[in-house]
Amino acid sequence: MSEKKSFYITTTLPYVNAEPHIGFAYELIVADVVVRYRESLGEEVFFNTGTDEHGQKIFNAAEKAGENVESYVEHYAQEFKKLKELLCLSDSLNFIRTTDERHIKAAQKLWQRCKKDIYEKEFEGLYCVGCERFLVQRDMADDKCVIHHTKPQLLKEKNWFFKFSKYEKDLLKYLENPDVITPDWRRKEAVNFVKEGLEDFSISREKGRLSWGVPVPGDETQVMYVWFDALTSYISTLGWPDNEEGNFKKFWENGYTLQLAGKDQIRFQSLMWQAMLMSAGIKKTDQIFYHGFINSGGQKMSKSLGNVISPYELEKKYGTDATRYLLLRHVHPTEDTDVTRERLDEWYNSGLANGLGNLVSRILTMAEKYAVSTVDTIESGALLPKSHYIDNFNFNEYMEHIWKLIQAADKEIQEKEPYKKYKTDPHIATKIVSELCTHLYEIALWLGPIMPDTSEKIKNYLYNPKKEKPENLFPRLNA
RNA sequence: GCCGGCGUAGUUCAAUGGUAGAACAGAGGACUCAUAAGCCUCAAACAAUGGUCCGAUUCCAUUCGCCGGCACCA
Repeated sequence: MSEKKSFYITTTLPYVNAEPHIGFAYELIVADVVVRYRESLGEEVFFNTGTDEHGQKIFNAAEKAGENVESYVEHYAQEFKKLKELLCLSDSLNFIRTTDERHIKAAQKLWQRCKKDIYEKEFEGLYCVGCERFLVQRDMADDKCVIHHTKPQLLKEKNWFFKFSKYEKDLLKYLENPDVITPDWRRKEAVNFVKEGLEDFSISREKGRLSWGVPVPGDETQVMYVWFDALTSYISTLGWPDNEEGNFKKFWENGYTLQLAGKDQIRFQSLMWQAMLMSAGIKKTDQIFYHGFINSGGQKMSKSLGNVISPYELEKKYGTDATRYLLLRHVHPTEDTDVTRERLDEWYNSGLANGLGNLVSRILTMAEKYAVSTVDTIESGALLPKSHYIDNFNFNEYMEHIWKLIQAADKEIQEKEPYKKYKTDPHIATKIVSELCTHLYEIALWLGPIMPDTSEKIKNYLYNPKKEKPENLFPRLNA
């Protein structure tokens, strides 16, 4: 009995208080490449993303927008769902919202499963009346709220706390396995966090102060703090706990689980979430990959600086596959990368217009003119892509490999000169172009996970018996 | 302050204890199937100092410079 390997992958769930960020688009694209690659190897894949919709910030953002919170989060959830089309994500994508009924039930169930590690304690914090919330250090300057310039008051309230400190040893043990965090130096960072000591953290808020959250089971006065709620989504999307025998068992317990997250997420994903899983007696995550950030002009993207580059803008200017190309080829998987519009244009022209697009154009033009029959030669010659690059998140190198194939094909045309030979010996010219078509097919196969649409287009052209020359795949941008 | 990372051609990155690779940008050349694209050639770099070593860009130390994280921030 041969059973398919099952593979689970999830992004983090973005908070819906702003438009989708290019960094999140990158995370989705990375996930999608892994998904398409794994599927091409015949594995069964569960691909998850979603939206995190509870919490004070969202409640405030809705108020500010003059909307009720339900319709506000609904609007944003749809915005994020649109990314699927925008970025050409695999059809198999699952989408979980933390306001989904099944998720709310799961969060409450997980709470109960962790009950032995949850206790009541006085929470003391600096509360800003203007913000209607407790402030953290970064919200303050000179002991005053940075927004309202007023002194916050010291307030106490009863909260539920999670015994995070209890799991220091278990977490260190978990972190001994080099596979659990990629890249490895982030794992060392996580180990250091634990060694510095963990404090129990509050996992609930008083309802009177914040009502927009999942009710704490057995305590009418409290709602869950967003973290506890949101992290549960990674398993609620699998039908846990109602359907423990189904997808949860197949993908989480018996499959390989991979989470993707930004580099600022270590504490939450690799420590808090893992401690929660330990407490609940659920299998821990097999691997978490932390990517870097995308900056612009040497600085973080921010509206006030006016250097924000949005996924919408990229798609509109370059198209979906080109957007995927630009991010995967040029964004460093684990380090921060600086991106500017000028650089994007350069990358587009050199890689896609001059490189891939031009190659497709010149080969297919000859195939059309010389009436080359390609269909029969394609299958035999092309090699199926199998590469450790994607397993190791080395997308740049995977791309380098493809572009070397492109260059080799360009070189071959130059050296064998089929366009010249056609005038004297059409038979040989036809044979050369036929070989080139095979190379092109191979390139299309490699492009499959990266640029699915382009890959299909090229294959279709090659199979097109009429050999009609297609339109330019990537028209050159002129400055 | 603590922890971590980084400093390689104009730019973005790579590798390596023993001639430092590439891509983009730049200069020149021959061609024409192609999106004035492609091909060939050229020019261009190991932050500084000290140490270990037969030999260091690579290991160690120091200095200078840059960046990130340091918890309830999604």
